[in-house]
Amino acid sequence: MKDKYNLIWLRRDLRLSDNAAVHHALQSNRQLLFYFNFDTEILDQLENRADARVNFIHSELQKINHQLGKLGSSLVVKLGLARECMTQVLQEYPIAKVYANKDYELFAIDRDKSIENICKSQQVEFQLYKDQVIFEEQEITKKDGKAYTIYTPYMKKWRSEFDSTVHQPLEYKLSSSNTAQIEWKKMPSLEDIRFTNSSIKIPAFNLSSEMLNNYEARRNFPALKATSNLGVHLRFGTISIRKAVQEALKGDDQFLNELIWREFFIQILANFPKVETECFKSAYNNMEWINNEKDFEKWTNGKTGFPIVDAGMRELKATGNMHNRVRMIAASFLVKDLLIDWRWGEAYFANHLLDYDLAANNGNWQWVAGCGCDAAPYFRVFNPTEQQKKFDPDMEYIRKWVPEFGTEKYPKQMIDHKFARIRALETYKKALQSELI
DNA sequence: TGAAATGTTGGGGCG
DNA sequence: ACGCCCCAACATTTC
Repeated sequence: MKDKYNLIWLRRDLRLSDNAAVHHALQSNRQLLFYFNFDTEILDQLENRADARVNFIHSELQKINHQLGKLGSSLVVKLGLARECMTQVLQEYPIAKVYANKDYELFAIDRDKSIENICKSQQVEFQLYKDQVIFEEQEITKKDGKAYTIYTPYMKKWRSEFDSTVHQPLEYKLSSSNTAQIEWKKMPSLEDIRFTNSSIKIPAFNLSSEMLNNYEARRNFPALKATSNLGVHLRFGTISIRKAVQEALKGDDQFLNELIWREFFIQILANFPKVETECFKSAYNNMEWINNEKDFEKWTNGKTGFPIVDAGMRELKATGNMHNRVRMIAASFLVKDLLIDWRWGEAYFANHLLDYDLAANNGNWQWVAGCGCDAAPYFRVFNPTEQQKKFDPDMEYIRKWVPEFGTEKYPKQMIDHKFARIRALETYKKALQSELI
């Protein structure tokens, strides 16, 4: 059926090169038609109409559309529910098979199942491919076939299974002969999809040898520009994981470890989907959180009186990013000092982080709260003052985001850390004991 | 990818 | 010279 197209449904893999779905679709002799759905089921949940992530998706798609235009093709874009949009596309174009890259979130798995059913009902094939990870949730397991729930043995197995000759970037060439030759259409504007311009721009990633070779030594100091900004690009697929790992292998071990942490949490979410709403360790579901809304507001606004926490929260609001060391400190403060449910913090980060990814965000919040797999033990409480002394000794980061620190305008500490620490230990102990009864 | 509490050691001041 | 105390510095245990 040479007159039909292979449909490439782009989702969080916003690139034409080194894309598994494209690679597989090119194995047949059909031409490729590229499609993106602005899914209103997802977009309607976003609180901010000027969401920088939507801006980023939109501008990356525009780039893709122009690349396709040069090949005599065009990107097909639909706004609406995934099922309805796919139904329209199948009516408007002759499609033999839909190719997409697998997404491991429960929402996406359900969506993809229903789309598969729509396709099958119209005699259109539908297939998902591994693209987002080096190893999927069933590929790195213990000897008994069960999922790892501890990072270090998972990491060792991952490294022993990894083969740099196998897991290379995918090479192929798109041309006017293997892409659908259709009239080029301009993308709908941001306003067309009911969003507006954001002042926040997504920073480019940095995988320079300078960053990679000094990663372990410098990564914990928020005042240094020593991190990669890779997260957001992996989130939206503007770089492939294969390429990222290839580059990471040129640096110190720690940087690759971070990419392995990412896959660790992706496989945890895939193998234990309940973690999306519940504690991995069920004993912690008995925690008696205080959940004071005024306290939560002080935290989100960066007015806790603890400068390292406030700097991080203000950085997040202003840039959509927060240094990872500071994420841990701010998260620990919310959960342990204020005794606010980790899900509140998780949801807030989900709304504001450009690099928000369900698996990583959930995994790391549960790690800080002590309720996750291989988590920090509950009695490990960060002292925001000690952390500041260690990781921002010259207060360079703090002065940048909390310029009024040291003046009378800066709020007093909202809680006594020593008191809060003891209260947290008691509350956690109580939750863990109630499980035993 | 903690920090506080507690224990141990050893140097120096002092009677 | 000696014992005693203090306490900083470091080590270990505990949460």
